[in-house]
Amino acid sequence: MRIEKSVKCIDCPLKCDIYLTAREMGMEEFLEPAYVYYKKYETICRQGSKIKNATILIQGNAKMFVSGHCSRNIILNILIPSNYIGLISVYGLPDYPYSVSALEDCHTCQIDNEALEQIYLKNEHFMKLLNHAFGSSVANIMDKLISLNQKQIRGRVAESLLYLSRLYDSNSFKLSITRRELGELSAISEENTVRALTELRNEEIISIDGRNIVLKDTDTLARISMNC
Amino acid sequence: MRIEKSVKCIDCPLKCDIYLTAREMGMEEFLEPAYVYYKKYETICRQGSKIKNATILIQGNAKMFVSGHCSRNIILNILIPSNYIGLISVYGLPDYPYSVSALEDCHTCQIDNEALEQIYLKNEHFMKLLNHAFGSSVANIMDKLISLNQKQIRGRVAESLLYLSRLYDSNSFKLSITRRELGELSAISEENTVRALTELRNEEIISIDGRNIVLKDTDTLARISMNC
DNA sequence: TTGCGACATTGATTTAAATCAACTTTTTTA
DNA sequence: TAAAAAAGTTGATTTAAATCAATGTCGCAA
Repeated sequence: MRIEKSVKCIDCPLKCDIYLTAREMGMEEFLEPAYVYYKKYETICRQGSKIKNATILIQGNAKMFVSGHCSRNIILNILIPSNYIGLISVYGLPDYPYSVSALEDCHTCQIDNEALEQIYLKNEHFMKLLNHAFGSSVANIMDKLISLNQKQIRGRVAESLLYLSRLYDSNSFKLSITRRELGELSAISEENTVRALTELRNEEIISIDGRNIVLKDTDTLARISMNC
Repeated sequence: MRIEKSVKCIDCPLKCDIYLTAREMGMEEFLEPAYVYYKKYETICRQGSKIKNATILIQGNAKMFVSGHCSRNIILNILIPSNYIGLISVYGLPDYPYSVSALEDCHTCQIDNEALEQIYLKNEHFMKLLNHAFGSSVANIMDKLISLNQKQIRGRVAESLLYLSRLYDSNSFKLSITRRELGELSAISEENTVRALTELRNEEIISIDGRNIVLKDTDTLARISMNC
C-alpha cells in the first residue's frame, strides 16, 4: 500500500455513509482518512492478510476474488465507486477472506478499523446499514454457489452479462475485464467463455465489438441464465 | 410448523447464549419461547419463506441446504444441538436463503425475531457474539465455493469426512446422513460418493461399516482434501 | 516500423463427473 | 412376517467442460 503524495488523489466526496454518519455524530475528525492511489493491476488487499482498515473505492473499478491452492481464481464481484472493502472485520474476521485488485487506476479512502467500529457500535442506523449490506452479500454468495454447481456455461455467462449490465445500469457497456476474467467471474475457462459469447452473438441475443457489449435481448438472456 | 403439546418436548436448557443474555438483562420473560418438535424428515424452515423467529436446535441433527431451480440440493451444514437457525434476519434478510430439515426427530426452541433483535441491539456482548458467528459462516461459504469449483471428487469427499469428524469431535462417528446426502454435502452424485468412499477404504485410509465410519489416517485424508 | 507480449478466437482432444442400468442389502410398513 | 420401498453398490456409457494447440489481432515500446 503506497500513499502517493505526488499523484493528485481524489478526496472522499463526503457523501459516503461512513462520513455522513461520522459528521452527524460530530466524529468527523476522528476518522483521519488516508487517500491512497493504486495503479492498474495493483493489489488493494490480499487474501489471508490482516485487515487494518476499511477502504472506500472512490474512483475506478476493481475485482474482488478468492483463490484456491492451485488452479484459477473466482471473481466474486466487480467493485465500483462507493463500494467498501474490508467491512467484514466488523464481523470478527481478522483476515481478508478475499483479494481485491485494481482493474484500472483507482482512488481509495482508507479509515482505521477501530474508528469504523466505534461508529458502528454507537450509531444504530449505521449499524443496520452495514448489517444489511453484509446480509445481502451472504445471499449473493449463496446464489453464486448454486449457479456454479448447477448452471452450465451458457447460463453462467448469461448470468455474468446480466450482472454487469445491472452493475453499470445499462444494456450497453464497456467491459473493464478481460475474457479470462469474465471466465473467472463465471468460474469457467477463458476458451469456453469466448465460445459462449460467440454463440450468443450468432443468435443475435447480444452484440460484441471488442470490449463493448450490448445486450439486445435481455429476456432471452434471463431465460438462458435461469435454465439448468 | 406444529406445536406438539402431546409430545413431551425438551425445554431449552437455559444455557444457550440468547437465554443467558436475556436473563442477565432481566428480559427472560420477554422471550416467550415456543418449544416445537419435528419428526424425522420434517422441514424446519423453507428457502424463500419469511423468517418469523429464531430457532435453537436443542436435540437431534438437521441439515441446512440450498436448492436450485432444478437439479439437486447442496448441503451447507449439518446442524447439531445449540446451533441457531434464522439469525440472518438480524442482518436484514426477510426470507430464509436456505432450507433446514430434520435428519432425525428434533426438539427446538423458537423465539420471536423482534425479541431477539431487541436483545441484539441492547447488549453489545451478545451483538458481537452473533456478528462473529455470522462472519465466520461467510468465511465457510467462501471455502465451499472454492472447494466446489476446484477440488475433485476424492478431495471433496475427504473434506466432508474431516468436516463431520470435527463436528462430532471424533475420528469415529455414525453418519446421520445417507450416501446421497453425503454427496449433497460434497456437491457430487451419490454414485461417485460411494466410489470415493470405497476407494478410500481400499487404501485403508478409512474404514466403513454401513453408517459407521472411522477415519484411520487423518493426515493422508487432509492431504487428499488439500490437493487440487 | 516493426516486433513483442498480452489478449482473443477456433478447432481437436482429453478428462472428470454425471447419468444410466442392473443389482444387492437394509429398512419400513401394511 | 412378508412385501414394498429406500438405501447402497458397481459397471458401462455419455456428456460437459477443461485442456492443448494453433493462429489471429491489437497496442505499445524499442
